[in-house]
Amino acid sequence: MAATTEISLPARNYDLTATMTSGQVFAWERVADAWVGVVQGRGVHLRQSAETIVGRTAEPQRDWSWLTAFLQADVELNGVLATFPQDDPHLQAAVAACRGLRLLRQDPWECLASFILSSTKQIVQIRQIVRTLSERFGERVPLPDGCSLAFAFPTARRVAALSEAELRECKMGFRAPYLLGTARRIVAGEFAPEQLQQCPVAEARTRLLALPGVGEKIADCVLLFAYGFPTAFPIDVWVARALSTFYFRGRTMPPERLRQFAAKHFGPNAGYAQQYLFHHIRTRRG
DNA sequence: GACCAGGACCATT
DNA sequence: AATGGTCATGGT
Repeated sequence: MAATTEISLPARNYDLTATMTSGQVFAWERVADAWVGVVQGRGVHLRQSAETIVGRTAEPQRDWSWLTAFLQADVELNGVLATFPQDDPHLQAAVAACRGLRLLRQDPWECLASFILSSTKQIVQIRQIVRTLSERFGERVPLPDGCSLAFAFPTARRVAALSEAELRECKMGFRAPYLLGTARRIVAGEFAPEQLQQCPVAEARTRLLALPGVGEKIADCVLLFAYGFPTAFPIDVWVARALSTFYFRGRTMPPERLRQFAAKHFGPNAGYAQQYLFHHIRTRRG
């Protein structure tokens, strides 16, 4: 197959905009009717038409499997939805409202770093921090014609070489020493992000929890969004409220209680269910 | 101007 | 084990 700068991926039952705005990625920008971002060092322009997503790059690509993997375009969504509890009206309402919402498969370091920066921040602010960090310390990446340059998320090595003050100037506040500490552990070889893919989910979780700035919520985000462990179920303030409201008559429950409930109730793709609930309660008006 | 945000961590009970 | 305070910063 010849190398090309454009590919059309089959994407039935796929809502790219919902996916990009559902709080799992923070570095993608809306440009006209498209989305622009960086995947494994390649600047990509994505535009959705009826049942395909058209990807364009600056450099010709012989192998586009990196984009298929990132978008999880070969996941048969109906198969995932079929594993949800069908007698749960709250979850089914979220699915109905967010048709085509997907989980992406992100780079582990970028995902880990982004969520270390996410604690008690609104999504718009997380996006701002990630953008500033990338513009100041990330590599410049070419985009296809008509688009300006993009910036990759800075590598762990680059971040590890910075000072806490330089990080704080990106407005990340008290999260700066957490990000710096995690980056330096990676560079020191004390934590290998690419190694967790082979671990059982419980062990991967334990290793993530040992990092500075990583608690249960952030660990679960990385397990789900970067490693694709389908039962990982991040519980933030929104999801905690939704679970308490929907399944505990509005009584606020301790996080561990909610974790147990989610593991039992939502099935083998609980992570997807979580993403539908999260996106639905955040986007419904009123 | 309060109140809150895809929390984690540490010191007290 | 379970609370409570603290940590920056900016949106609503």
